[in-house]
Amino acid sequence: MGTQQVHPIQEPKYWRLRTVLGRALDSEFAVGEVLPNERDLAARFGVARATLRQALDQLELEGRLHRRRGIGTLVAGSRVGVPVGGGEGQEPAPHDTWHVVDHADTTPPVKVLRALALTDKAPVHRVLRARRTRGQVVGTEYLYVPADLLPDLDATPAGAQRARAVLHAFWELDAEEASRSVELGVAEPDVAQVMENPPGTPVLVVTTWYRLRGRVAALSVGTYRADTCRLTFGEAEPVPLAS
Amino acid sequence: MGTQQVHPIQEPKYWRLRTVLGRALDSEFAVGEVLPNERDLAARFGVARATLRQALDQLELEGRLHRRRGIGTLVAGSRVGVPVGGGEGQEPAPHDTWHVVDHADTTPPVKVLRALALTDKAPVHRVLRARRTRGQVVGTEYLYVPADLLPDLDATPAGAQRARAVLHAFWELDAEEASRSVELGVAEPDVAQVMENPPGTPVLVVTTWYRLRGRVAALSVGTYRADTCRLTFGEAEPVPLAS
DNA sequence: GAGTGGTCTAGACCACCAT
DNA sequence: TGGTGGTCTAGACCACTCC
Repeated sequence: MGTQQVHPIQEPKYWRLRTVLGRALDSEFAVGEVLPNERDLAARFGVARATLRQALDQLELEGRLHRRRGIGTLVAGSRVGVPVGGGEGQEPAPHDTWHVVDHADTTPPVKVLRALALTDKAPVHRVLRARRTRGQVVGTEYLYVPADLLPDLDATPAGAQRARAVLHAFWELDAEEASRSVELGVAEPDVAQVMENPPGTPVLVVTTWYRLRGRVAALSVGTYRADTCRLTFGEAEPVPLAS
Repeated sequence: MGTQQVHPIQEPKYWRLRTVLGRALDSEFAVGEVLPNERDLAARFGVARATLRQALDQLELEGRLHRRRGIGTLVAGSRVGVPVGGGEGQEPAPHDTWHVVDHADTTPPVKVLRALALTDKAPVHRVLRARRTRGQVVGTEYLYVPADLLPDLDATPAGAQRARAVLHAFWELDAEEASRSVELGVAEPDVAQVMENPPGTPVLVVTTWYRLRGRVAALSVGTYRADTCRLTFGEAEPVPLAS
C-alpha cells in the first residue's frame, strides 16, 4: 500500500495543539487555575513558542483562556450572559448596572452621520456609558442623539452630569428600538481603556437604530468584550449553557 | 525637559500599522482590489513579515480584508446583513436561502444534552442546514430535536430527505423561540467544510432555545462567518451602515 | 514554474507583576 | 529581581493558484 497517507488532511500543528490543550482544560484544570508558562508548554509539546501561542490564541478567542501579562495564562469560566434587548419585560438585575462616563458634542463617525442622515455640521450629543456585571466592565456604549431632538435640555452641566441629563431627556421621548445588529470588531483605544482591556481585543459590536415618528432618530453603538460576554436576546435562557 | 517622552504610550508597531493601512484602505483602494503582497508591504514599512501579518490579522477580524492563499489580500466590501430572528414578519428574500445538508441520529454535545435536560441515551434528531446569501455560504445551523417530540415521523428516508422531513414535522409543532444568544467562537472542521472556510476561522455562534408547552423542547446552534456577516435582529435596518 | 498567503522555527528584547 | 506574557525579527519551507 505505497499510497497510504500518513497525514490524511495535513492538520497544522497549532490546530492539533488547540484540540489537545482544549481537552486538557476540560479534564485536568479548574476554572481560575494557572497553566504552565508558555516556554515550558512549548518545550513539553516540542514546538516553538510562537506555535504554542497560536494554539492559545484560538482557545482565547473561544473564551476558554485568559492571558495576563506578568501573571500567566488562566482557565476561564463560562461567559456571562448580557441582555442586550428584545426582552420587553426585562428588569435590570442588581449586578448588571450602567455607569455613565462622559458626554461630548464631538462630530460622530461618518458611518453614524450617514445612518442618521445628518451632515457633519449638525450638533449631536454623544453619551458614553460603561456596563458592569458583577463588578467587571463587560462593555461600553456610545449613544448618538441629534441635538435638535432635545430642545428643552438646559446647557449648564457638563461631563457625566450632562450625559445623564441627555439620557433622561432621550428616554422621555420613548423612541422605539427599530432594529439591532451584531458583528465582530476590535476594541479601539478609547473603549479599550474604559473596558480595562488592551486595544485590539476582539469585541462584539451591537448597533441599535431608534425610531421616532417614522424616522431614524438616534443610534447607539455598544461594544462588548467577546472573551467574557455572551449576548442574550429575549428572555434569559431557561437553562444556562455552561460547560 | 529631559523627561520628555518620545513614545507617549508605547504603541506597538502592528497597531500603528493597522491604523495606517486602514486609512489607506479607505482612501486608496476599491472593494475587491488586491493589495501588494506581504513581503513587499513588510519591506515598504520596514518591519518583519510577521509584524505586518499581525496588522493584517486585525484588519481581517474587522472584516476589512480577505486573504486567499495563492491569490493575495483583497479589500473586503461591507458585511452582509443576515436576519437571525426577532422580526416576526420577515419573509425570506430570494437571495437568502437555506440548503438542507444532512441528518443524523448521533448523540449531541454535552452542552446541548444539558440544555435539553436529556441523557446521552435519548435519541435526538440532528439536522444540518447551510445558509446561502447571494450564492455565498454565510453560515450553518445544527438543529437538535428530541425524537420523542416527533412520534409520527416515518423512518424510511435518510440523509437530506430525512432532514427535510424532520424540519417539516418540527415546524408543524409551532414551537416558540424563547431565547437567543450570540457569542464568539471558531469554526470547527465540520462546519468549516460546509462554509468553505478553513478551520479556526472566527464565527458568531447563535444559540436559540425553542419552547413548547412551557418546556425547553429543542435547540439550534447557528454558526456564521464573522468576517462576512452582520447579524440583524428585528426589522432590517432602515439605513445600511456600509462604509 | 512563479507568486501568493500559511505555517513554523529559534532566538531577542520589552512591559508588567509579584516578592 | 525573577518570572510572566507581549512584541519583533529573519529566516525557512509548505500549500495553493494561476499561467
